[in-house]
Amino acid sequence: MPKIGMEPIRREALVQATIAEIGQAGSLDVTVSRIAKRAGVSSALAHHYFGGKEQIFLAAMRYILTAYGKEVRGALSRQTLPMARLEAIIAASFSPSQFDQTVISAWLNFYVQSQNNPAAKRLLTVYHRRLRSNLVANLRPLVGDRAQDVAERLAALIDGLYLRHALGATPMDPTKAVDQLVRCLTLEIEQATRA
Amino acid sequence: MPKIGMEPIRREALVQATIAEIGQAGSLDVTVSRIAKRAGVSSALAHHYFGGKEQIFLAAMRYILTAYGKEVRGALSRQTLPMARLEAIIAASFSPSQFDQTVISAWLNFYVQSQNNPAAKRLLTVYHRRLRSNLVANLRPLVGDRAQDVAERLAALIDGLYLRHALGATPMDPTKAVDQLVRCLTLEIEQATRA
Amino acid sequence: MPKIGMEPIRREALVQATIAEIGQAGSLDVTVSRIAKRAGVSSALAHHYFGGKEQIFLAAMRYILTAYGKEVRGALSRQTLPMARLEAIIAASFSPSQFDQTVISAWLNFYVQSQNNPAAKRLLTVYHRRLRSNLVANLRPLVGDRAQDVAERLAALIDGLYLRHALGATPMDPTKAVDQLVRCLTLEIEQATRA
Amino acid sequence: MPKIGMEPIRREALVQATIAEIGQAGSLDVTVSRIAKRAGVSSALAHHYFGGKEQIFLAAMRYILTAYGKEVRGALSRQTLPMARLEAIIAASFSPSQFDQTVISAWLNFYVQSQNNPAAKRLLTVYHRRLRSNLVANLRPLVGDRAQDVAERLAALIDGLYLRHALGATPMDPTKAVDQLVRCLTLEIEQATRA
DNA sequence: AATGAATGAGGATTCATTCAT
DNA sequence: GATGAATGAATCCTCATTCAT
Repeated sequence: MPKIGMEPIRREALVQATIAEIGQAGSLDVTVSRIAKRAGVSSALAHHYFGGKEQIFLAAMRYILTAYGKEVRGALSRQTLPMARLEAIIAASFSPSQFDQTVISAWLNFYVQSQNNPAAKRLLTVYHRRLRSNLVANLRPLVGDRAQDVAERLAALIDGLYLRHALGATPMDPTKAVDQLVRCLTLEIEQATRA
Repeated sequence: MPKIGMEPIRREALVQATIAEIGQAGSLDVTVSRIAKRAGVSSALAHHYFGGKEQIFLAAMRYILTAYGKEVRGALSRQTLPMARLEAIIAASFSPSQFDQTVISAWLNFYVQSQNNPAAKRLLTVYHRRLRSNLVANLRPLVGDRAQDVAERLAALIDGLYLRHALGATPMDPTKAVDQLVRCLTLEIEQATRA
Repeated sequence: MPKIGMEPIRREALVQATIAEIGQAGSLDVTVSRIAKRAGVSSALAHHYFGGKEQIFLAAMRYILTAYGKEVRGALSRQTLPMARLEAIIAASFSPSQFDQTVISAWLNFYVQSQNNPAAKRLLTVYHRRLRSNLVANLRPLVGDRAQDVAERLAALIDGLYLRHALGATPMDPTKAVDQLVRCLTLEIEQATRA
Repeated sequence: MPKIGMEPIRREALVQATIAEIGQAGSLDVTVSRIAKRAGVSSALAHHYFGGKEQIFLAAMRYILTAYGKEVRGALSRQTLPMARLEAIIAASFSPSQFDQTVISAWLNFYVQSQNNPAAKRLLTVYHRRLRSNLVANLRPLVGDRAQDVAERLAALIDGLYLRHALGATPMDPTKAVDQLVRCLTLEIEQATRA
C-alpha cells in the first residue's frame, strides 16, 4: 500500500531498527534483512533508501550522536554556572535515552566500526571534540590550567563507565555513574580551591 | 614437512596472528584463512588445533588476558605498600605490551565479542573481578569504606583511557595515562587523609 | 504534469535513450531505470508504454533497422543503374547516422540479443533478406550467376567492417569502408566482364 | 573425494563449461552457478580458482584465442609459399574447432565483452594484430603495396562471415566460407599480376 | 602433522516489475 | 498520464568447515 511521503518515515524506522538490532545482537553482525524485517520493509527498500549497509550503519550512528548532542545542548541551555553546566553535561551523558543497554551496546559497536570506517571515525571525532571543548570551557573557571587534563579524565571516565556498563562489568544505574563523575570533579575543584 | 612437537608452536603462532590480524583489521571481521596464512599454516590446521573460529578468538583473548595477569602479578610481587601496589597495578595496565595500538584494538574487539559469547564474557569477568579485588584490597588501607567506590572509578578510568586511545580520541602515551590515574587516586587519598 | 499526446514523444525519447545507453555501456546490461532517467521519465512509465524491458529493446532495434531501411530506400530511389544502385546500398550502410560508434555498438548488441530472442531474430532476418535481395537484384546484370555468391560476400564484408569498427580493430572512416566494398565489387565485375 | 592436483583439471572443465554455457545461452547472461554445475563443481570452487565471474570469462576467451592461435601456427608451419600460407590462415579460421555454432557464439559474446572490459579488449587486440601481420606478410609478395588494404578486407570478411554464421543469416559450411575468402583474394592477386 | 580440495549456507546488492495514488 | 513506493527473485561472492590423503 504505497503512499506518498514515506521516505522519512521509512528512514527513521530503519535507523531505529538498526540500533535495536545491533543492541540486541551485541555486534555489527546484523543482516540488512533482519533490520529491514524489524522495520517492516523489504531489504531492497533499505538499500533503495540508504544505498548500502555501511550507510545504514552510519545513519544509525548519526542518529545516536545527534540525539546525544540534543540532550547536551538542551541541558546546557538551562544552566549558566560552570559547575551546573558541567553536571548537566555529565547528566546528559547518562540520560535514560543514552544509558539504555541497547543504545550503549550500539555505541560500543560504533566505536569498533570507527576503526575501519573513516566516515564513522569522523562522526566520532566531532563528538569527541565537542564534548572536550564543552568540558574545558566550563572547567577553566573552576580548575584553571588543569582544565585540559581534567577534561580528559572526565571524558575517559564517562566512556569507561559506559563501557563497563555495556560489558556488564559494573551494573550501574545512571545515578551512580553521575556520582562517580561528580566525585572525580569535586575533588579536583576542592584541591584547586585549596591551593 | 610435518614434525613432532609442533603443536605448541603452531598454536602460539596462530594466536599471535589472530591478535595481529584483529588489531590490523580493527574488527573481528577477520577470516580464518588470513589468520592461518599469517601464521604460515593452512586454515585447515587452525581448525584442527582449535576446533573453530570462535575458539581461536577465545584462545587469543585468553592469551591477552594471561599476559596482562602476568604483568600485574609480576608488578605486585615487587611491592608491599598499598600505594606502591596500586601504582604497580595501574602501571601494569599501561605497560608497553598492553598499551600497543594493535593489542588495544584487539581488546576493544574482545569487549564486543563478550557481548555475544558467554565464554568470552566469563573470561572478561574473571579479569574484571581480579582487577577489582586487587584494587579494593589495596585501597582499603588508604580510603577505607570508599574503597569499593574508588575501585570502580579507577577501573572505569583505566578502561576509558584505553578506549579513547584505541579510538584515537586522545592520543596518549602510557605516562600520561598513568598520571591521570595516579592523580585521580591521590585526590581521593588526600581527601580521606584530611577527613 | 501529465499532458495529452505525450505518448509518441515519450516513446521516441525512451527508444533514443535506450540506444544511447546501450551504446555507451557497450552491452545490454543497462537498467530500465537508467534508460528512463535519461529519457527524463520514471521507469514505471517505460513499463507502462512498452510492457517490459525486452520490448523496449525490440523497439530500439526496430528503430535502428527502420532508420537503416529508410536510408537504403532513399538512396535507391535516386539511382537506376545497377552499379550506382549497389554503391548506393553500400554507402547507405555507412552513412553517418549508421556509422556512428554508439549506433554500431547498439547494432552489435542487438546481434547478440537476436540469438536469444526470436522476435529480435525475426527483425534481423528481415533486414538480412532485404539487403540480400537488393544486392542480388542489382548484381545479376553485372555478374550473372555469381550474384548470389557475391551478394553474400558483400553482405559479410559490410558486417565485418562494421564489427571491426565497433571493436576498434580497424579504426576506419566511412569512405575507407565504402572503398573496400567497392573494390571487392569492382574486381568481381571486371572479372565477369573479361570472361 | 578430494584428490591432489585437481586444479588444472577443474580450471579446464570450468573454462569448457563456460564456453558451452555461453554458446548455448547465446549471451553472457550465464550464472556462475550454471557454469559450475555443468563443470560438476560448486560455484564456490569456481570463485576459488578464478576469483570471479569476469576472470572466468577472460579465461574462457583466452582459451578460445589460444586454440585459434595454435590452429594458425600449426597450419602455417606446414606451408612455405605465400599463397599456401594465406590459404592456411584462412582455413584455420574456419577449422571445425572454430567454426562450431557454440564456439562462434562465444566469440560473438566476447566481442561484446571487449567493449567494456579492457582486459578482454587487450586479448582481442593481440589476436587482431597477429592476424593482420600474418596476412600482410604473406600478401606483400602477391599484391605489393595493396597488402595493407587487402589484409583489412580479408580480416573483415573473415569476421563478417563468422558473424553472419553466428546470426544464422547465411547458414554456411566452412568450405563455402573459405571459398569466399579465396575468391576475394584471388581476384586481387590476378589483378595485381595483370597490372 | 598438515594440507589441498571442496562445499553449503548465507548475505549484500541489483533490478524488473507492480500498484496505489 | 505519470510516479514514488515497494518487493521478490536472482546472482555474485565469501567463508567457516570438512575430508581424504
